[in-house]
Amino acid sequence: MSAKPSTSARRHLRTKQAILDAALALVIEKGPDQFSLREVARRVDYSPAGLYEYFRDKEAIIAALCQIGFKRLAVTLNTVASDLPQREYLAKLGLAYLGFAQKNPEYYRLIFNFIPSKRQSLQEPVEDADPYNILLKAMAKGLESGVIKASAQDQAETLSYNFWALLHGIAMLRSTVLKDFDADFATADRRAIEIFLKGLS
Amino acid sequence: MSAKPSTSARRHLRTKQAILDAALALVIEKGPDQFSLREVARRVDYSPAGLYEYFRDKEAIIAALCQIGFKRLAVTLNTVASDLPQREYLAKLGLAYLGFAQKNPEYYRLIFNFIPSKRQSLQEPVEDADPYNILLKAMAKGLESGVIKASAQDQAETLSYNFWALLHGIAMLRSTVLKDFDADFATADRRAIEIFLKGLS
DNA sequence: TGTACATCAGTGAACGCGCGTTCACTGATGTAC
DNA sequence: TGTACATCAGTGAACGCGCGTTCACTGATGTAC
Repeated sequence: MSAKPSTSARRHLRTKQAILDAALALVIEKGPDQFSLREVARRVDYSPAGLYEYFRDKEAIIAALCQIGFKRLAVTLNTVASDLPQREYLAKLGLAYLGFAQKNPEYYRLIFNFIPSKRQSLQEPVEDADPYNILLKAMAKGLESGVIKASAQDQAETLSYNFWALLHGIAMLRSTVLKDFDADFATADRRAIEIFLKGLS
Repeated sequence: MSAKPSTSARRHLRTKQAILDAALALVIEKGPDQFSLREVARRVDYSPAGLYEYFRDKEAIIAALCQIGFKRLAVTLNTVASDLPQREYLAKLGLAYLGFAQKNPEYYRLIFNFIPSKRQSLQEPVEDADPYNILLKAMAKGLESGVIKASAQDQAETLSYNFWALLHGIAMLRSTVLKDFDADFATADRRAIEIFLKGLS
């Protein structure tokens, strides 16, 4: 019974979490388009109006989910040991990225298919928590150390953007066009990363 | 005044086209999610019920648009001279693909973001008209002739799937996450293709 | 050329639906003495 | 411990909205004689 979080505050938090859980499940099921506040309410056995105790509006729920997804992806990428040989590190980052996208396809789509980047140009700094930043730093380190050999005017941004595009393309194809396609994607994906990194040396 | 298409048949066709035009404009404006039959009707100055003379239902309009988009992309890719040196041909195919996606972003999303592939496994044949087939054939030719050098067990499918993923990733990033991002994408895209093809030799 | 009739493009009103949000409320929980 | 009161989580009903689709209809166009 330590005083800090009052029982009511804990209850509040727990309910909020339940709403988020249900919302996530709904997003996973129906996709973010068909997401409906009323359906979330139904699933947590609240009246639709009840949710307004916890979120300002429908948008706020979506935004909260996005934030969580972003964070989870960042955690996933940070799990990869960054002291590996740099090419291997990049390769593992790529695989970890794809693994996340595959395990959380609708999370992935939520994050990247509906929310435009806050950053609007190369001049603006990358947010620290942005998963892209992890790719970027890895690529920059590779470039500096010469492990990644590229043409003179290449910048880390160009290369990591391209790498990201490759990963994003794979992830999106898998979760949309090729959703029900049956093939050995794991092998193909490894090969894609391999090819790309080979092109960089 | 040749007899074949009666005036009424021509009228019918023209109206149908007007509906498709309006529908396309609407898709481009609002995205396929917010697409509404009633709004299309408003734009062609028909009552909502009127459209049912031309399309069975809302889905049929979307389907027609998809078909057109597919065809247009195929035409774009077929415009690339296929008798170029094979690596250059692949590179130009890639650029043409990206050009299409950039000029028709919502068309592109309509085609690839909402419609799962009919093909469900590698065993099933690729449809002839499928744009992917153009990539696949180009890649297969490159492999056969040895211009594309790959590891022993590589198949044309794996490689063209990977190439497609790269292109798709670029196209999607540009039309969603990086929609308002300001940078020299043309250069970066060329570089991406270059890197990938270099990784294949 | 004129008339009677059939065809058919297009309409207006209505259907039932699910949605996001507001608002006055209630009943339970927590607080003060 | 009991009582009076304030706070606050949660409700039910209602709002107005736009949607896809149906259906009986009308008025114009085309056809037959």
